[in-house]
Amino acid sequence: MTADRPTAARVAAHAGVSVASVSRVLNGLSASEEMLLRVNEAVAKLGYRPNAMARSLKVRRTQQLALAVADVGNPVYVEMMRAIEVETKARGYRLLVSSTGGDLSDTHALLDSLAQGFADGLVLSPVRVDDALVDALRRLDLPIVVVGTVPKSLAVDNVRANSSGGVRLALEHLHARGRRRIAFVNGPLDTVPGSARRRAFERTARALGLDAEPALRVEAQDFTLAAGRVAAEAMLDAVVPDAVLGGNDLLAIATMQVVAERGLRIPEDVSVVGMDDTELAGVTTPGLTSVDLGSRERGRLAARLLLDRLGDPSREVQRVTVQPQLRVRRSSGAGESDTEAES
Amino acid sequence: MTADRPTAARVAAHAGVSVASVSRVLNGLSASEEMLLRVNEAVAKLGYRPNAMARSLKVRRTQQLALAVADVGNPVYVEMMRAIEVETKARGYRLLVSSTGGDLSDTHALLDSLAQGFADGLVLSPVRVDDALVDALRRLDLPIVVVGTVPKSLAVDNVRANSSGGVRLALEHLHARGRRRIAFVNGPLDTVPGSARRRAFERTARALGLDAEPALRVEAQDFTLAAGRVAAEAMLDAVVPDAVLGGNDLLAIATMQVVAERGLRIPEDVSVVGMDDTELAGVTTPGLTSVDLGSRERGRLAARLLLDRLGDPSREVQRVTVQPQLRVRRSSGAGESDTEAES
DNA sequence: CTGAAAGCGCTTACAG
DNA sequence: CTGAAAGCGCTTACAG
Repeated sequence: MTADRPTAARVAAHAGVSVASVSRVLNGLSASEEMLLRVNEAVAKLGYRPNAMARSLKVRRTQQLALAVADVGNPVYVEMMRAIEVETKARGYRLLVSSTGGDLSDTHALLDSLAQGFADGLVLSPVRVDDALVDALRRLDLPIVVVGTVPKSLAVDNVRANSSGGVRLALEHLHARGRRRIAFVNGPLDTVPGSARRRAFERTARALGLDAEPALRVEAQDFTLAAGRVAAEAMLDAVVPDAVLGGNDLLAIATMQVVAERGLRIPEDVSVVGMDDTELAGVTTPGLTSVDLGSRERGRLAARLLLDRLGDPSREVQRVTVQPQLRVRRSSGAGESDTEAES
Repeated sequence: MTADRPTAARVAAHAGVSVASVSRVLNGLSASEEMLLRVNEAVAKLGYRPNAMARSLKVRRTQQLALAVADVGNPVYVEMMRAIEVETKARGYRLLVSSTGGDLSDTHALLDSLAQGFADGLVLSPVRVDDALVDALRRLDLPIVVVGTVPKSLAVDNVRANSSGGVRLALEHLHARGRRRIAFVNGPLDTVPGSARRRAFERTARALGLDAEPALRVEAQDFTLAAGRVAAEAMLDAVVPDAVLGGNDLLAIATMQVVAERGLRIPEDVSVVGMDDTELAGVTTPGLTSVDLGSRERGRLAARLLLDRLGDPSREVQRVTVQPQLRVRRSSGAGESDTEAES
């Protein structure tokens, strides 16, 4: 914590060349054999590393990208993060991860500080979106990829899941197994996924002729295990369904717990299906049938879109949608094979 | 993605003052009412935000901290991350999160790039430590806090868990419930926690007179669910214990799964205890008894130590140890109350 | 209290 | 191929 770091000037002095030449060698520009040798030797001897801030100031690139997700504790975001990190690291970017807690003010604070220019781009996966956020995104003079749903009027690269299709896959699966009294433990309706999944649920339930009793639809305060428990308890106090769809895996897993505690068997008495197909779905007992909404693939695509735009800022805005896949496990009555894909 | 950002010079011109004054107002230094008004108005009108890189270059602080953990997918690190984020955000720092995958080369790459000065400090929680890493840490001219165990010779602030004590708590608990044939599904022995927990297990097992059959000790390839399954299968192919201690919660949960699949009852036939007391321990069926090694507390303390050192670089090196607590749940035969603390 | 000037550590036209 | 010089956008002594 003492010795000040060597600068390009010191390396230059040591090698008996100009700082310009030091910079050129380090950036792989043309230089004579002699120059290469002298600079590299001085660099090695002094343990020189170029100052990232000085470089950023000059070249107007930070080599940093920001990633903002609602909840770093949710495995679905962990999987997305990993996929993004793989892509961006391979291209030499560092990743700043923010957990915005599903709170709009956190997201605004992040966007506000992004305006200070410490990152070259942003991948944002917001669960709540309001006009102020859309405005702030529009004002932000930075390449952005939104993972999720945004108003058409906002021209940003966009990767989305097809959660309506996912809900449909889940309900058709349960319907095919004879379930008609299907509950929905959803997340908050004021979130983008919460409201989309709710609409899809109602539409599909009607089409399939499922039981429409209002008590079968509950809304957890959050897409978390703890909130799921509370919502599932309330629902089961009022009604006994023959199947439950969780708004995500965490809600489904919390529901499984409550169902089991009440002495109901899964899947015999109550089938349970989740959404996101996180790693957790494979380790519950019984294994949780879940709709894979392609979080890794969405992460990978989001990173690609961002990197592409960084390379070509004028490129046309792209929107891609990842299609869902149902992973059937024992919680909805899979047979021998522990996991099989339907889709 | 077009309009270039306003600079302090532009704000100064707009307000009819010097750039020095703009800087002073923005940094809250003394200024006349008149000056405050004019600058703030210009700032607001132009939507000016100071350039973070330029500021960093000048003041030699980046307002960024790096956090490197072995596996962002492990809830124990998520909890630690959250605790660290709370502390550091409150002090105006951004957090760069790296997942080093338990791989030494990733950690070295990170340290190498940290030498470029893009962060003011580092919290590192390595699962593997070798001489080269210790050397690299010594060379790195940056405040560092290590969460985990480091050689005494390395003078860095240090927060550690007492995992030996944790293993002892777990084994004494199982012993008190009459278990003698206790298996250990541990993580890799070439990791710091793996080897420490192994030693503690052997020592305590001997002291308590537990069954010493070698087949009861297995080593998973990694501290993950997937690796835990493989290790647990191998162990149960060879021997049937009356209890299992997992090297962490993920290994314990994977083991619970395999145990259940083989038709053994938990806790009647086999009690299971994990380590870390992650959120997952509360949502398995049955709930998993686990040793809380204080991950949130360790994160909080690590952040504090780092912030303190940032404030006073010459402060003496500190080492703190967080004590473990046993959380008893149904997997080891808790009664009515779903969770009770022993310690 | 305020401004002019130097300088943080780089990169990059511009000459030679 | 190489060097001298300008400049990225700030902050901070230094004068006044």
